[in-house]
Amino acid sequence: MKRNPATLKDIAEKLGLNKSTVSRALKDHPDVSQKTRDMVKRMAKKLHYVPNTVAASLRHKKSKVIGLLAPQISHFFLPSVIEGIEEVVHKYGYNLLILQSKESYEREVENLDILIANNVEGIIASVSRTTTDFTHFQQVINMGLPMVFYDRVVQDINTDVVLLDDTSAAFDAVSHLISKQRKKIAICTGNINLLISRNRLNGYKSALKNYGIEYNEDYVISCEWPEEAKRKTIDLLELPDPPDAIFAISDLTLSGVMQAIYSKGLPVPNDISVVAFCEEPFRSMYNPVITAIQPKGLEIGKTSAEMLFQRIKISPFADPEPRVVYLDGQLIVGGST
Amino acid sequence: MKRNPATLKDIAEKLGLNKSTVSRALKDHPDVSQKTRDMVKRMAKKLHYVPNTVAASLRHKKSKVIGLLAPQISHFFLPSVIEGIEEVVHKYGYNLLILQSKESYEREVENLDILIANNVEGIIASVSRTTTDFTHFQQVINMGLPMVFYDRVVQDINTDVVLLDDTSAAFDAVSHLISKQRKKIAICTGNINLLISRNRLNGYKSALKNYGIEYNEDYVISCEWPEEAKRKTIDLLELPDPPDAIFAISDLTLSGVMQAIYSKGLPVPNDISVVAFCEEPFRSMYNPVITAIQPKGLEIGKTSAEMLFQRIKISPFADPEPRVVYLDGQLIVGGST
DNA sequence: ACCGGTTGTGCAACCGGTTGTTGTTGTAAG
DNA sequence: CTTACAACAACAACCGGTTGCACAACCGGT
Repeated sequence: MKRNPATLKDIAEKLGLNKSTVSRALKDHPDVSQKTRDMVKRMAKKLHYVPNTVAASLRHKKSKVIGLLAPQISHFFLPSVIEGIEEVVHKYGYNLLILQSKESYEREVENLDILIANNVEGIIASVSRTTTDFTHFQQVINMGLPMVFYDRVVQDINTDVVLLDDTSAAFDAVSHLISKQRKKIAICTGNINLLISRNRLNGYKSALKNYGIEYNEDYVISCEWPEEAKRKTIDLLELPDPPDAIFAISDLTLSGVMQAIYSKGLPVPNDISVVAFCEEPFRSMYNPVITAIQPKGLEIGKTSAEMLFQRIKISPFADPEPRVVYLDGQLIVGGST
Repeated sequence: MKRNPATLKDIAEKLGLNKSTVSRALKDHPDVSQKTRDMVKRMAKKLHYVPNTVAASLRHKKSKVIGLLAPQISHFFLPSVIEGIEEVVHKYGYNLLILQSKESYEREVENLDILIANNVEGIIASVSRTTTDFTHFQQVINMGLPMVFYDRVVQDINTDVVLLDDTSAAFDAVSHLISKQRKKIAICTGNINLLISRNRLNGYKSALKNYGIEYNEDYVISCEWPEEAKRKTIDLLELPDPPDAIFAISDLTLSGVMQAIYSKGLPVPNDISVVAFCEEPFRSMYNPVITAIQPKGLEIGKTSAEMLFQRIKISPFADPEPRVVYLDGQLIVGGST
């Protein structure tokens, strides 16, 4: 019972018209008489005509598709970002093609080609953890394809970028701990290749410096996964002079840190305080609720998409100045400090 | 500096060949001599040729794209499903176009047309909460487009379906509580319009019955959001004869339940035990780690995709028997029981 | 009857890759 | 020295919608 969807030609033949007339009629082109338009539209509805965007896309090279290149659809951050992007993309009548690089440089390169091959009109990207060479991105930009980076960005690249102001958010988080009389503050950071990790670490350092607390390398651990964070946090807590506060720079590391604290049975925040970067629904799953910086995934998604559409809508000849947008990550105080 | 990507014609002209020859050379068609193939491939690499899948798609009506129609990209369940689907889709060399219906019937219908317009080769769908008329799905199936439903399924429709065996998983969860000497077991269920909620409630009831425990309506609350769950759970805990165990049927309700328990300061599992349907990374964010049924989002995603590809790969004339696959939601014991 | 201008529609090329068919070589068999 | 048939490459149509241009029909004005 395979039945192909109706095409312009089908409508044209039924009505004894040419497909070009049908095409124009359906988009209310003024060249076509009102009578013909009505006739065509009625027939189109009757045949349940769905215009083939693939064909249209081939012709005018506009696919109405935006590509999203993400490292991983993890549970914590990306869903918020996608939600934000999707909202804007839908508003503009576009669709979203999502590809994961799975933190692999090769897949990232491959995925960029896939997006190009699919005639996407713009790309929103976050860089894989293992990527150190960024020429593939630069090539795409040189092709004139609008591109916006979020979260994990490429330095010295000639396009828009949306970020959390990580350094100052981290500064605020650590300052908050200090205001609660904490002096022995540990940080659980991520893969130090990532700008995010470095920036958050820098915010941590400058907060310490600002309040005259000495930076202690023993209090710095770097972890990519909860298990690693748990293990290394336990090591921290077993130091002769253990920290009295921990700053976890992501939801994933936070999970490990809290498991470690739970396992040692330490009361929070009495024996140890905790702050983290953590999305809203997750803060309150811990006991006590975590004092956290909002990573603002939703806003990052929305902003990236809006900036991308600004680039798409303007003439391809105009090459707007690359913009860097910093969003403020607000600190929300919970019971953990 | 707008530069369009190289096409077959570009390569052909540079080499004094015809584009058809170039096309065949690139796919190692035996009609083309080895020498020509090498020459073409070298030139293709040099020009960074990326085949335009849109054009190919138009020709042979294979877009290498699968459509995913989901109600909402929430944090808890869908990311796992997407991850699973993506893995399989990538394995087959396909891509994923994701659309959200946002629980709206109109958007669901619209999204189906978008998927068709994009020549998707198959659709994986979960039905919106507000959809009561399913003819749009049936139309798509009649067009011969392979389709698989997961999680929220359409009854009496002529295609494959992937589900968790909710009833028996809920039965197991409650039986586990009973085996831990719990007799006053409350349930925090979801929107009772959803089959899922009803099935999990039924599993709960039959477990009680099976062990001769009387069903008590005071112990049944129905909640859609964490706040609601928290409020109603507090009411439960303040009953003259409060429950000694709670069964939360989703991550969202679990979050509210735990907040309530935390706020009352009740020791878990001593005063109150907790089981829930909860994805892996979230169980261990609670203290103690929650005993939970795995909703198996990843497996549901993988299975749906695999079943879809089975339908895609077989001849379109063969119309395989619709299959219903139930996945077992395994109970993983944590410290909460 | 003749002209300039509008209106509505048809024709054909095009986007870029695919594919059935045809055409041109070269080589070996008869 | 034909004839036969590979082997290889060119040609052209096609997918379905879009779009510049041609063209026919019709209008009122001279």
